[in-house]
Amino acid sequence: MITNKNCIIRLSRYKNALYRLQALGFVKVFSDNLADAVGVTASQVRKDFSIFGISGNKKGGYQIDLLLEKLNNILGKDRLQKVIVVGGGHIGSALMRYRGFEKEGIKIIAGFDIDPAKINRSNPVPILPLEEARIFIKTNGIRIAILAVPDIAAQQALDLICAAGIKGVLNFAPLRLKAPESCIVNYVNLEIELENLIYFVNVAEKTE
Amino acid sequence: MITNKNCIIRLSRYKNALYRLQALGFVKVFSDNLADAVGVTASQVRKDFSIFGISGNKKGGYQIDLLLEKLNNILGKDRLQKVIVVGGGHIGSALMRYRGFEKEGIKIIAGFDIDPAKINRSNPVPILPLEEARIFIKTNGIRIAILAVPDIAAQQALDLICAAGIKGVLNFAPLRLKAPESCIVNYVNLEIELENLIYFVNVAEKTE
DNA sequence: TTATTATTGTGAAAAATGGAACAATATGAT
DNA sequence: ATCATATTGTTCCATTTTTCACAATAATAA
Repeated sequence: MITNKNCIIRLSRYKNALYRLQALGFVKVFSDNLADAVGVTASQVRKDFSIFGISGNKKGGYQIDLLLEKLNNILGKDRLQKVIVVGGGHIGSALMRYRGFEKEGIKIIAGFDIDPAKINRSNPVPILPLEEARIFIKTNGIRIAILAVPDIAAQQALDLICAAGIKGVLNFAPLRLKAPESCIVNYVNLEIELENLIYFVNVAEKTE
Repeated sequence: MITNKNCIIRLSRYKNALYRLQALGFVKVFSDNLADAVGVTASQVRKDFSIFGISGNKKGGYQIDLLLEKLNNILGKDRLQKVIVVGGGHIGSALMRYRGFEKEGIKIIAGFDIDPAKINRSNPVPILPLEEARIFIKTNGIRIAILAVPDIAAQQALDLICAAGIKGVLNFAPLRLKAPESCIVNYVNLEIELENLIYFVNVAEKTE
């Protein structure tokens, strides 16, 4: 069983690079082409594939369409993923407007907020009262949620959606949340990403 | 010299957790408190500190204010970081409106776009023509940029800002870019984050 | 003062990750 | 048909990262 998050991220990147190659008219690809496109070594590419039993042809490389099929299957992209957003603030509403997910087979089907002023049932992505989240999650069988509420509200909101059946959360609140075993929480934090970048830029500046 | 990105990310998280503890009135903290708050082991906390020569008191833990001072120093948070955003689309403009960076000492001071319709010099964060980026970066000594332009334009935009003196880029375009030695590029990709989450949720579902 | 206890700091062990190297082999050339 | 070549798949090795374990020691209690 694969627990290496980086490995799965690389699979996503291979997939994205393959679509670009395919759009350029390529039909097959070698491990070192993919390695270049994604910024890893060719060994790494082949090993990643080998872990998932993906094989190519000696001297012939990999056929892009078959490879994409396998990667999409591994990444669960063979069916539409319905996602909800909890929190209708800056980040939440930007995510609801963002069209980039759709081409990846990820569809945000509703947003939720406690503030009655934010409710809007006629939006392309309707924004509903948080009280309705539980029943919405259950009736629509939603497994994935994006959590974009203020720090102070994050734990409570998480408890609510986990209890309703959410299995995975992408959390934008900048603190660690306690989730039940049944629910995986991943963290996105742009401030930390920037801090990280600033640190390495500073280090590079000092050592040059 | 520290090259471990995860380690630096943990420092940011320790810092954030320490501010919360401080706000609750705590004055000192033990490695296992921090470990709980951040979701790592106590050994890890102490080892991270040890790497940077941060020391506490046997049986007394760490004094929060001193610890914060050291972490902030390491993370370059002792001075305001001025950042520009390249690209005035959905993501770019959401970032320019986002107020969360300011409390972290990160200030977005301008945006840039090629589309004349997006130019707006009287905005709180002015949006300027991309042609002006070069001179703006040089005259203001900007080192950090956020790149939020369409895939197709990303490499060219990166070349431009690197030539103007940018040393670090947080790139939202979902492809690997070629940057000169002098410039570090980090990647943010929400589609990949969601794919990753979906993968692990699917795995958990299958193995339960 | 001495003993006890809690906590740090770190060296050594273990685990995870990534990379190099090369045997196996399919393809194409002669 | 045979040889040369290019590329995969995998094993083994190196490096990085994390965890364990415990000596050192400061604070507190007796």
